[in-house]
Parts: sequence; C-alpha cells; structure tokens
Amino acid sequence: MFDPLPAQFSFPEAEKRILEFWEQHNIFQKSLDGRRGAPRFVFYEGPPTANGLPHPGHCLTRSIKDLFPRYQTMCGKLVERKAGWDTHGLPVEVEVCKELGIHTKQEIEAYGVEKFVRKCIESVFRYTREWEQMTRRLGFWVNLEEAYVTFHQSYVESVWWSLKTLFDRGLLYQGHKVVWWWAQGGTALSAGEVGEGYRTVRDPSVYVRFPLVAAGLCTGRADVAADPRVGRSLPEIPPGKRVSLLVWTTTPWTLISNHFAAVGPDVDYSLVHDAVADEYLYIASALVIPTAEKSKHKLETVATCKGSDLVGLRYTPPFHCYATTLANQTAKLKDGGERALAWRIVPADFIDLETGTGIVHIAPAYGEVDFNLLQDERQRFVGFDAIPLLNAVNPDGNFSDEAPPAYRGRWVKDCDKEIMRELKDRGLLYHQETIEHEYPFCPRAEDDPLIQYARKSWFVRTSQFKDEFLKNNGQVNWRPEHIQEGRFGDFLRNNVDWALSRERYWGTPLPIWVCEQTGKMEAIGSYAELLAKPGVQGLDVWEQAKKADPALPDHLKVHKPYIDAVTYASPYASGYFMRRVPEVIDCWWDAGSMPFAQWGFPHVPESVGTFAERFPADFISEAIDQTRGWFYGLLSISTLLFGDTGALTTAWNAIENRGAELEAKFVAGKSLEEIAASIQPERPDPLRANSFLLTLAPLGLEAIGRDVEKLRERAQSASMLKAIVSPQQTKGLPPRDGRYPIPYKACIVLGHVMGEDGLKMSKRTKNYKEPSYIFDSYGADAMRWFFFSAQPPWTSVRFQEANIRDAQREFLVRLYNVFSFFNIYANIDRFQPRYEGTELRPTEEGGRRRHEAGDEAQSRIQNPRSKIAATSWRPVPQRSELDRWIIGELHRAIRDVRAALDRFENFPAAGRLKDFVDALSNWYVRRSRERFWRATERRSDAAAKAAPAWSASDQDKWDAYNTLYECLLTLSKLIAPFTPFFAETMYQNLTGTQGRRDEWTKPGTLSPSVPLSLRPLSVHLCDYPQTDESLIDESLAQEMDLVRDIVSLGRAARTAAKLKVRQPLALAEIILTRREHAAWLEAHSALIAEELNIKRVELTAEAEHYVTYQVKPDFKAIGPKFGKLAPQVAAALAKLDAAAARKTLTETGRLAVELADGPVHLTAQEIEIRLEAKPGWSAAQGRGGVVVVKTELSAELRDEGLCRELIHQVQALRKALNLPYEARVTLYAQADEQVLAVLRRFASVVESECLAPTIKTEAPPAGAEVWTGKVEGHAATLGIARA
RNA sequence: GGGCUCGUAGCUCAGUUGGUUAGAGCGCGUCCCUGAUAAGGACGAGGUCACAAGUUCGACUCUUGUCGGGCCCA
Repeated sequence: MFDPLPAQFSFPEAEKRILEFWEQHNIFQKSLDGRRGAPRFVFYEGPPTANGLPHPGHCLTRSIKDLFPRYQTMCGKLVERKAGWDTHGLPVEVEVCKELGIHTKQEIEAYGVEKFVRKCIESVFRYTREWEQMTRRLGFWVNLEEAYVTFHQSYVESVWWSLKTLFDRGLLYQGHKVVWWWAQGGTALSAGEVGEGYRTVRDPSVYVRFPLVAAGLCTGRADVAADPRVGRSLPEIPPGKRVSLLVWTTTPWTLISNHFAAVGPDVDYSLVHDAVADEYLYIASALVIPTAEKSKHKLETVATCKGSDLVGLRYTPPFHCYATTLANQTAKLKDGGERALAWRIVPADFIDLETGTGIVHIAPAYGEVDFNLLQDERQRFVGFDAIPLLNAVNPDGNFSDEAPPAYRGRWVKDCDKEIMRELKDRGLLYHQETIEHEYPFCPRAEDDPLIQYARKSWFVRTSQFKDEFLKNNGQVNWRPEHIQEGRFGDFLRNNVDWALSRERYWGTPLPIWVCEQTGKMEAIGSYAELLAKPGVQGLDVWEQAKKADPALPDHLKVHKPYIDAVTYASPYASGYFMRRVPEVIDCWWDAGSMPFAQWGFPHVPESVGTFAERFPADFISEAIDQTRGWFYGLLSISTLLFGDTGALTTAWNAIENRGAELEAKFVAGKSLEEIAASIQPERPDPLRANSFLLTLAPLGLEAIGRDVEKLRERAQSASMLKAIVSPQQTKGLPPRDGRYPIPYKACIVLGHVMGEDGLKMSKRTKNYKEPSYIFDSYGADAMRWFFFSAQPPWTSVRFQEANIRDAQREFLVRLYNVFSFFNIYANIDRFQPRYEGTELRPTEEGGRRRHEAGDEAQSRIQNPRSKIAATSWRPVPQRSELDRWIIGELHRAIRDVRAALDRFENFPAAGRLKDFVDALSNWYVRRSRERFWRATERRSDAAAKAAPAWSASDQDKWDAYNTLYECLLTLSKLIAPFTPFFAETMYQNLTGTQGRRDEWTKPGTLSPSVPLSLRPLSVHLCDYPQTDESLIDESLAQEMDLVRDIVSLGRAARTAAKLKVRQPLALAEIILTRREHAAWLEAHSALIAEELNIKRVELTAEAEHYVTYQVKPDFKAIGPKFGKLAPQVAAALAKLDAAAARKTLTETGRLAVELADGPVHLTAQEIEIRLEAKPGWSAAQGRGGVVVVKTELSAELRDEGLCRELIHQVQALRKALNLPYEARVTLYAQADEQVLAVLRRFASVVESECLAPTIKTEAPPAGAEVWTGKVEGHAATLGIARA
C-alpha cells in the first residue's frame, strides 16, 4: 500500500515537510558520509555579501551551485560544500555611512575608526538570517555552520601569507593609479558614485601650439638621439618658420604637467600652412576643415603623412617648470638606443577624430589613458621608473610648488583663465572657445567637480603573468564557451597590474611595515610572525579595547585601527620603528584567495593537506559580472602563487637584475641558499631565502618541459641554468593539477536575472516577485525547475511569475499527475513492487549475499495481502512492446541526462527529462490506461496455489504496474538534483518510507511489507541511475515516434474534413515516405485505428490516387559530391517523372540523371522522395508520409457516431451531478425513433460507458439531471438519476 | 566611445559541424476526453529568422557593416 496522496497536493507544503525531514535526519551530512573515501568533486562557493537582501538572481546562482554537486554526489563523488561570506569592502562602508548619515573620510575619522569598523561587522551580518533562510528554503545544500568569513583572523592571515609571498618575490610594488578624486574631501570615488554625479557644464575648449624642435625641421638638436622610427622624409619648410603640433584640451590646468603628445599611428595627418601667422601646423587630416571653421583661419595643406611618421618628434612643452630637470634627459631603451624622457610624440590607439585636432595632450597624472600611455612608455626603458610622473597638483586640488609661482596654492580649476591668458601672451594659444559637456561632480558636495588624479597605490605585477593567465584560461571548461576567448580572454590579454590598495578602513590590512627612518619595507605573513618581531609595541591598544568590551570579536585584532598601532624595532635603523602602511586591500583579493584562505593555509594546522586535497575546483559558477571579479581573482592569484612559469618569471626578474652578480657567486661555489639570500641583500632575512627557494622549488625538470628553451635563451650561463633547474623539494608547497594551476576546471557563467518587464530588477520599481513569495506560492522546485529548464543559464532570464508557473505545470504538475494516477490505481489493485537486488544498499557482503538479502525482502513481502507482486514481476524483455518502449525511453533519457550533466549543461538535461515525462504521461499512460483499469480475474486461493502463473490478462496488467513503478522510481532519482523536494516526495511514497520516519531511527524495526533497512532513507542517498543499453531498442523508439507521428497526421486529416474523433470512420490509408518501418507499422495498425477511431488502417504502396511524388536530392549528400553542379542535379530531378523515378529507384537502387555535361548517377541515399496529397482528399502530410482518411459515412458508422454523441451527453450529465465514478444511474431518453433505436442497439455499450444499467424511454422524473438539445440533428431529451 | 553578448510566432524562449517543410510553451481559435477531473489531450491560425551586403552549389547558422537591447569598461 502506498500512502494515498492528498486530494489537494500542495508543493510548498510538501517541501516544508521534506525540509524538516532532511534536517531531522541530517540527510546532507549522510550524503557526505556515504561518500567518505570516494574521489572528490571539488566545489568552491563564491562568497556573497550578506549586507543586502537576497534576490531572485541569487536564487539562480544557488540553484545551479546545488544541481551539479548533488548530481556528482549521486554519481559517487565526495562533494563537500563549504559556504562563505564576503565581508569587506567599500559597499559595506557605504552602507554604514548611510546609516550614520556621514560621508567623508574626515567624518568617519571624527566618528572614530574603531566604532566605525565595529559598525561594519554588524552591517555585514544584518541579513545573514534572510540569506540562510533563502538558502535552506531553496534546497541549496551547503555547510553554513563552517562557512569561511573573509574578516576572520585565519582568513586574513592567509591573505597576508599570499601578499608576503608576492612581496618577497618582488611582485608587489608601489605606483600610481588614476582615480576620480574628490579633492576637497580627499577621497577617491567608486565608479558607481561617479556615475551619479554627472552634470552638463560649460568648460573651456582650447587649441594650443606645441612647437616642434625635431632635427631637420627647425633648429637641429644634435644632442637628442633621433628615434629610429623617425626615418621618413618630412617636407622642407622654409628656415625660421615655426612648425607646431596643434593640440586640443578642455582642462587647461593639466597643460602645466604635460608630458607627451599622442597621435594615432594609422591616422592621416596634414601639415597645413596658416597664412595669418605664416606658420605651419600638424592636424589630423579629417579635422583640418572643422579647425579652420572654428578658428576662421585659412588652412592650406602642404603635405600629408601617417601618424607613425610623426612619432618620435620632439616639441617644446607649454610650460617650463619641469624643463630645467628634464629638457635634455634621455635614458636607455631595453632594445638598444636612448630616448628623451619627455615631450616627444608617442603613438596611441585612442585618437578621436570627431572633435579636437587628432593630436592629444598627455598629462599622465590626470587621466587614465594618459597614465596607461606613460606606463607603456616606461616599459620600453631599461629601468621602469626612468620616466618620472609629472604632477604639479597636490591631493587637495591646489597647484604644488612644482607649478609656476603664479599658480601655486590655488585650486586648479580657478587657474584655467589665467593659464589661457598666459598661453595667449606667449603666443601658444591658437584658438579658444567654450563647450558644453557632461562632467562628474561629487554626489555629496554638488559644487565640487571631481578631477582625475594619480594616487599612490600598491600594485601586483599581474601584467607580467599575462601569458600564464591565458594558458590557464585555455584549460578552463567555460560555459558558455565564448567567455574563454571573448570577455575573459580579452580581459586577460589587456591585463594591467592589479591595483591592490584602498585608502579605506574596513578591509584586510595591507601587511607591509615601513621603517620610519629608511623607508625600507617588510611584509608580514601572520599575526604570530608580527608578535615575534623584536621590540613589538602597541598591542595594548587592542588589549584595552577588548578589556573595555569583552564582546569584541577577537578577529578584529588584525584589523584597523588596532593593527595600525602595532610597531616593532626596525632592523634597518637602530632606535627607529617599523610602522604599517595605512592602506587596506581590494576585497576582490580576499575573494580570490578563498581556495587556500578558507582553510587558513598555510598557518592553520593540517591546512596544507586540506588545501592540497581540494585544489583546484572541479566546478564553480557565478554571474557574468564576476568575470573581472571573482573569476579573475581566483585565476590570477592561483597563477601568481602556484604557477610554474609564474615562478619562473619571478626567478627571471631576480636573475635579470642581478644576473652577472649571481652568476659570479654561483661560480664561486656559493650555495643556492646564499645566492638566494643575496638577491636582495638589503634585507638579509632568512625568510627571503626560503621564499626564493619556494620560487625555485616547483621548477623540477619534468615540470618545465618546453620552457627549458626559454631558460636557455634567458639564463646567462650554463651553470646558472643548472642551478635553477635542479629539483628542490620543499614541503608545504601547494600541489599542482596538470601543467598549470587552474583554480577551477569548469565554470558556468550565469546571465543576469531580469524583472517581469525584462529590465534590470529594481527595488524601487519593484518589478520582480520576492523569492519568498515564489516559495510560498509555487515552491522551491518550481523556481529551480524554471531556472534549469527555461533557458541555458548564461542567457539573461526574465523572472516572470507566469513563466515559473508554466514551468511547474509543464513538468512537475504533469509528473505529479502520472504519479498520482499510479498511486490511486496501484492502491486499488494492491500492487506491491518488487525489490530488486540492485535496489539494495551496498554492504560489505558480496553479491551473492546481497541477492539473498533481496530474496529475504521478497519473502517478507509475500504476505497474503501482497502476494500479487511477489509473483507478478518479470524481466522487461518479457513484457509487452509498449512497456519495453517506455523502459527504453527511460534509459535513453538516463544516458542523455548523464551526458549533458557531465558537460555541465543543465538545459539539455532538463529538456530531456521533460520529453520523457511527456512520453510517459501522454503516450505510455494513455495507451496503458485500459490495462490498469482491467478487472483482475478472480481466482480461488486453491487455484492460486495450484497455478502460480497469472492469466495472460492479469500478467499484462502487473507488467504495466511494474513498468510504471520502475519508471517513476527511477525518475525520482533522475530528477533529484533538479527538484530535490518533489523527488523526495515521490521516492518516499514509492518506496513506502513516507510516514514511517520513526522507524528509520530504530534499526531492525522493519515495516512488515517494506524492507526499509535495505533502502536509503532519502533519494539523495541513492546512486544516480545507470543506463542499461540492453534495454534500449533504437529502432523501436523510431517506430514508436513514427506511430505517434502518423496518429497526429490522421487527426489532422480528420480535422481537415471536419470529422470529429467521436465519429467512427471506415478506412485510413497510410503512404510512407520510407519503407523501412512499413512492416512494423502494419503490425500496429490496430493501435493507430484505435487512436484515430477508424475501423481499418492500411498501408498503401501504390497510392497515385491520393498523392503525387516529388523527387528531391538530399543536399547534405549531394552538395559535397557535386559542388556547383548541385543545383543542376536538383533541377534535372525536378523534371523527371517522379512516379517512374521512384519506381526505378526502388527496383534498382540507382537513378540516372541527364545533366548538360552528360549523365550522373544517384543512389537511393542521395535522394529523398516526398509525398504530397492530391487535392480533393482529406489528407495530411508530414515528413514521415501521408495519411488519407475515407470521409464517406455509412449508416452504420453514423449510428455509432450518434451513440458516441449520446454517451458524451450522458457523461456531461454525470459530471454535472458530480457523481462518484462508480455510481450507477438510470438513463431516461426521449427522442425520435432513430435515436431510440441506436440506444437500444448499443445498450450494452451505454451501460458500460455510462454505468447506466437501465435505459427508460420516458420523461425523466423530477429530481433527475436533464439535458435537452440536438444530437447530430436529432432533437433529444436525456436525463439521469441515481439508480 | 570601446569590448563582449543577444535580436527567431502576439508573449517567453529552443534551434545541435551551413543542407532546402524553422520548433516548443503561453495566449488565441476549433475540437476531444470526462475512471489522472478545480486536471489532461488533439488540431489550427500566426515567421521576409532585426536590416543590408558578402562568402558558398546552398545561410536562421559563417564574415562585414547598420539599427536596437543587455553586461562590462570608459
């Protein structure tokens, strides 16, 4: 007996019960315990920030993150799932500031950093409860109890370890970064804040001359080495005439710090003669006319050239404040030669030809592209810092002492007018006007314009690892694939050094301590390491705070402001202290460090091994916006820390800078340790030597492979090579998976979830339903199924309630109906499933013993009530064709679903499940209904004992039950990763575990009918179904498809003739396109006849009556064979007598076709015969063939049709009375004689169909349900009353 | 402004290495079933596959450009 399903099944309520069950019985933990010792499938949780409420987008992420781990667990893997929380960063600070009603850094400091940071911690966990509830309700199995938290001390120390490692390898450096800077507030603004503050303003627009000083054009400058690229012939200019670049800018104040002028190498430039001043100017050709119109000067083109021809020319800077130091300075280039440090023409790829002059003034301190261009130039020189950053502005926005005296100490924007006047006075201003454009202001201080400003910042040298990143990226299995070469690949190819530091308060403190005297620095890898330093001071700040408030989380001691107070004695200058730098780090670094930091690697005991077993991840998933966030963080940090060539690069950096020196030491017989220690002798730290060894250690010969060539190329001697490649084993090194340390093997990049209206979800417009509303109305499975089945996860998805409801109806409700159908009739017939050996839980005993256990189970259920099942089960091959077909479909579905999920593709997998449920519901159950309803042949107990075999009819019935049961039970496991709740409901009901929870906790107390101890408690403790290829009959599958197709065509043909299915017809003819399945189809004509309500169904070979033939080439075969001739072949075929051609082809298998150049031969495979119904027949055509129905109706058929109509009306009356289905009625009929005759004639049919044993041709009595109307043109009155 | 991505039925979306009748669901219309029943099913109408060129014997599919949406970055 299966627990009867409720009359009104509620998905949300059932899910709540399942949740309780999971928790009560620790099913998640059991699912892990069951796989202890199994191979791991590693999952990384990308930490969300819990300082906002979870929305539908997070539900998508968490659904996908749940699906694959569940699947892999069922496939036999151990899939631990450690949750994580991202807790640091500007968004948290902003939330707290909003709460406090403050904004600026001064205000935060006035409030108190200590109090502020504590507010941040509170804020971070404000919505944790909501997040945990959503996670639980969605059925996302993840270990929340042991979640990693990025502000925890162990996590912070692990991040410190990574930073120290990089610092010691010379990969962490201080440089500049251009930010949107609020000068008055002294802070940088985030992109979001900047976006808020754009306003339309009027600004100056000035055209300025940069007079050229290049050799050959003006007064030659023999002291400046010519750029070899300046190898072009420039036009002869009359001596003494001024030649200038014409540049354009809207920020005159930046001209004081001008460094370069940029041109587009492929852009056309014109040298024009301006008659007004009798001078020559370079302008982009495309902008000559607009410039002439603006300035109202006549400009005559003298010559043209490419921008690349101008590169390298020198000019006089507009202001001279830096000229005294830089005017004639040059430095060595990496590839030989020297170049001037400033005021040269350089190439750029961002030249705009819409406005300006096509020659761009470059002031690297005040523009990001400008700054990047400086960085590119710096790369060309031997010493990276050979070129200084020109910046005559203080952080407060006032000109510094480097600026000309007139401007010093004044707000830059206030100086624009005077600067323009000065330029005019000095003859450099060519033209001036004002323009209107969008410019950002501080959103909190509306009168303060923002400026782009270079700030000192800490960087990680990621750009050196670009190739390594790309190699690693190449090994990731991206879903969708285009991420690899597209968005992510592009991002990596354009890699710039990671700007790591933030001048903020709530973040992982940058663990670098600086000597207050010498400026020398050290990185610290852990709190313990800090405490071990000589002369540590300042710990009391923390201790006192803790004493004052013992509730203070200990984790805070590694945070600002407490950590800032900790100083120690400088090893570089006695009597001085080492103090920490004030910055915290980018919280993306925190998140990207999670593979090792979640375990506190390498400080926490055992963490090295723990990490080693769980790196890399087999699977991660987040939304598309994480490309530059978490996905990049993981990849870059792993590569930097654990990569082979990454380590090589580090070694090269060291060797390149000190190669000769190191080599000498090596040759002199120094040990590797000594050499390592000497690499940066200013810090004679043993840790340094270790870290160098750490760098060299992974370079075992076997690991280097083709990089040996690179080594040879770059190592300065054979001896050095030998030193580097000798294998060093260093304990505690993280493992490497394959050649490169990919941090994740597969990554599903999710699209964004959009609101009901297809636009971005917005709290303000409330264009989306809350997850909790969906959970309460439809359930978590409905939402999950919608995410999995409605679209591939990487397309942006519209979160529409209607779509979720539809998805549920299409799959879950349909499946529920089948399940409920089974439940009702299986209970009526007291069906008992058989427990197969394969269903048993694996034990230490061998297969034989297991079978015995199975037999025992069988005998246990052989009590009188369930005797039926014990003897009725038989193997699938002995069952009917329909049973074999649906079991075959089941195994085909298993095969396809597994294959799709193995490829991390949920969408095709879900589609396949949907198709199977459709086949089960709309064909198998429909076609089998009669078998379930068939009465069992009653036999005496004696007869049953004497003959254990069932009658054929009963056996067929039990086959149907067993088949449906097996489909449903297997399906419960197949859908378990997708819709874990409903899967559990089905599984528990089908296995009889439902409602007997208490017994599960008491071993040995078996239900009398169900061997509970032999079954997993939960579907999630089961193995995922395996395909049994022997049960798949591909040709049966095709044939059944064909039948369904033909039936569909038959219905279409009926509809076309306006013949409803109730009206029986005499004959249908089927003309097949292909003959392969003809025999099989013929054998199933009865089935088709029944579905179509047609007495006889025939296959016709020669059907010229009804159809015309068309011979068409199969282009897929013919295209490659004939190429350009293909259309000719097609044309020739079209001209043939199709019927004759078909005959020839059937008989000989070949067909000759005349082309212009002679005959060609086609085989049957290369030709497709198409059928088309001739007009005048009620026919329908499809790919499989044509179905023609005979529309002529005999009197006999009409009567039968009439009878069906009468039955239909009676059934309608039954329904109106809402009668129980077994209620008997008396039928009263009044109509003409023809109708009554039909009723008499088909009385037995009417009786069995309508359960109306008595038919009275009289007026219905009072109280009867009555219908009066016309049936097939006959007036009639029908009434029924309960018998 | 740049990069990536998408544009297929009224709506929401599929469409597998290019192959000649482009599919599904919802909605709509017609009908069926009435022993899964506050369900279920069948059939039908509805498409210049955003637009324009190009490559090809052949383009929804590949290339380029234009227009429109989304994301990321400026």
